[in-house]
Amino acid sequence: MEDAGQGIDWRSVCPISSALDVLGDKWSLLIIRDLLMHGPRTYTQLLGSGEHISTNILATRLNLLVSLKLIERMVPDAKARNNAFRVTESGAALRPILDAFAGWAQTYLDEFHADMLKIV
Amino acid sequence: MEDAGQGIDWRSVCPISSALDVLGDKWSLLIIRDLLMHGPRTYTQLLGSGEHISTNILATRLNLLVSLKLIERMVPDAKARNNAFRVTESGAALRPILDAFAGWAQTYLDEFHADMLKIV
DNA sequence: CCGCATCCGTTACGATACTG
DNA sequence: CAGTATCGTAACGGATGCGG
Repeated sequence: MEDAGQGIDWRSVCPISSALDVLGDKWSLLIIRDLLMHGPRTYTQLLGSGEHISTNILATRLNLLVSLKLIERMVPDAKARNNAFRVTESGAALRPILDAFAGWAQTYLDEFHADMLKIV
Repeated sequence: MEDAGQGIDWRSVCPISSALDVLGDKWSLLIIRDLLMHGPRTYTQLLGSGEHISTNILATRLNLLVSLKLIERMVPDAKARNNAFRVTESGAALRPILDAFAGWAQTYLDEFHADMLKIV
C-alpha cells in the first residue's frame, strides 16, 4: 500500500482541523511520545508501553503514521522483525506540543486525576 | 450530572496520556478553537462551524468539557437558550497548542493536503 | 518467538427525526 | 434554540492464528 493522504478524509482546509484529522485520536500521539522518549522502538516494545494498545490498533496506526511520514523504519527495506520505528523530522517536530500537553495536564487536570505524575 | 473526572477512564499516570484522555478525539479541540477564534458561541453557532459535527456529539462533548472546566456557560444559572459557551482559563491555556498544531500541519501536512490554508 | 492479520463482541460515532 | 432518541455504521479491543 503506497497511498498517503488518500487514507485521510480531510474535514476542511483549516490546518488545526487537518492536524486533528491525523493526530486526533487516543493513540497516535502516544506512539510518538514513546519514540521521542525512548528512541527507536520495535513493534513489541511499543505494545508494552504502560497504556495497553491492542495489536491490530498498533499495526494500523503505525502504517498510517508511516504513510504520512511522521515515523519510519530504521532499515527501510529490511524485514519487519526487530526493525524498529523512529520519528522523522515531522514526528520530532511534535515534541514541543507533547511537552505543552504535559504541562497543561499537570496544571489543569490535577483536580480530576490526583494520581497523575507531577514531574516529567 | 455533577460528576467530573469520573467520566474519564485515565489510562495511566502519564500527563501526556491524561491530556489525550480528555482531548484525544477529533472534536474537542475544534470546539476550543472556535471559542478561541470567535469568542463566546452558542450551541447553534458551534454547529455551523465549517466541519460538520452532529448535534448529539456536540452536546456530549460540551457536557464533558464543562464538567472538566475547560469551558463554561456565560450565564451559569440561566436557561440554555442563547446562553453561549466560552473558554475558561483552562481552555484558554490551550491556545499555544492549537497554534503549534496549525504551524505543524502547514509545514508537514502540505504534501498530503494541498488545499489546506497556508496562512491563519 | 516477532510482527502482524483475522475474527468477533462491544463501544463510540454520525445522520436524521423528534421534543420542550 | 438547544438539545434528546433512535438506529445504522465504523472504530476499538481482546483473543487467536499464522507465516517467517
